[in-house]
Amino acid sequence: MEECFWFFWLGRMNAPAKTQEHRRSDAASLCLFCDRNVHSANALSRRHSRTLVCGRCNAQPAVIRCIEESVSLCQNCDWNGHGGSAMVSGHKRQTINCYSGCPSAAELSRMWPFLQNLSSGVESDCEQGLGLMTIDENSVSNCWEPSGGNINRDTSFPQKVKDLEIIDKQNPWIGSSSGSALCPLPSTADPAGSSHSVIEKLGCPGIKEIEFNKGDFYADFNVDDVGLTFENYEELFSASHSQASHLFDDDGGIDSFFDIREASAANSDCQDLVGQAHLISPGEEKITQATCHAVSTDALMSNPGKKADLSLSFPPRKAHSNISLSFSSLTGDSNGGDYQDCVVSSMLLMGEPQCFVAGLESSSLPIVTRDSAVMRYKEKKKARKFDKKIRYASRKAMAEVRRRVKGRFVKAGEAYDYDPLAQTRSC
DNA sequence: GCCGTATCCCCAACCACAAATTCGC
DNA sequence: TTGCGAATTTGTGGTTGGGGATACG
Repeated sequence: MEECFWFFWLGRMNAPAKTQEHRRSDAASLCLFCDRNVHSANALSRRHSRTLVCGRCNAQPAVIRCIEESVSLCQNCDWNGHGGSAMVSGHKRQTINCYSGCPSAAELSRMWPFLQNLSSGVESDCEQGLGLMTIDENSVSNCWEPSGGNINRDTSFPQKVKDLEIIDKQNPWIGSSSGSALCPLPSTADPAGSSHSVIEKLGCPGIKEIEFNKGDFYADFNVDDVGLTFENYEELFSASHSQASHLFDDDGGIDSFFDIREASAANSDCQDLVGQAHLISPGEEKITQATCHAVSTDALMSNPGKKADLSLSFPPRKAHSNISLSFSSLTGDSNGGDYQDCVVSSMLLMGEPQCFVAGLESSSLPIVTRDSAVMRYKEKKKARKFDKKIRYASRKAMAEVRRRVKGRFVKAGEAYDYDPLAQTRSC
């Protein structure tokens, strides 16, 4: 199947938003499975407008379906693809409308006829599916179980989705335009079913057991948009695998690098443990990922402290993964520019398929891409300025005139030893 | 080469409070 | 759905103390 079947959640982009941050953080890319999970949560979320993700840039919401090329395109890609060429400008195209709520597969198919295979019976009852998410004791995966407690995975929603083969083999990852969200649906690109390939366990589209090569894991490790800078890029890139390996091979294994909050399956009931991610250390060379989940990197960008501490933390809610990544050893100041063209950010931002947040997918980063990435990183590092980013000038102004005692702020009216205004010490 | 001490350097923590954000109605 | 007030959280800079790194005898 060539269709990229990711849904772009427009969030409140269509509604008045309090702030720009709100708008940005609401843009997310989700697979069908997570789309249903997220947007069946409450009445408000059901009103979120969603559409397909552009099959070309993988970043913007698709607005046009090119029948000739069987691809969904955003406005920009449509223009680029069809606007400039007389040959292709005559392509038959169809408008793609947004939707909200939790439409059934049949409804989606009616709305988007080109997605014929959706009509194979995806159940439409959101609450039903959501409430019946469960955990397999053996695999620590979540799966959308059928109603009535009658566990029959053959008829479960995820199985249906799997059957649809809706995974885009070329673009297993999608980044939103804001770089805010990713839904790591693993790739099935490896036809030979090698150790890098994705193995589905329970038939849930977002619940795949990923096996990956240890070295590739490190090699392709990429972090998005968190303003990270790496003083020693060998820690990040393959030039020093041995060093990087230390990070993982020490006692904590991968857990020492990835702060993995893993709930015990023992005390799980289906309601509470849905979506717990289970990561196995690289020594076991596989990761079982529960469900894909949208993560807002805006939140990560919002704290430009001196020490970058990336923490992708999924709240322990129903049907959500719960993964935390911590990179406390990675230091360096950042500025806005870093976010954009840091080698580890742009790829995710643009949804390049080879790059993944935790290297969950392996191997396929071409050497050329890798070299260019390293090159960009080096150039970036040379030009980097470690200026502190001030988000609120008004607060800075207030702090600059505030009286202090040994550098600490003191209450107004209390004795102070340093008055920035007077540049004198009172005692 | 090893050990103890001195020095240097880096950085997290601390503080108050206005602004920003969230919450409840 | 919107608006408003209350409650809560966030961010800001100068100084300091602790700890790691380095130098030296």
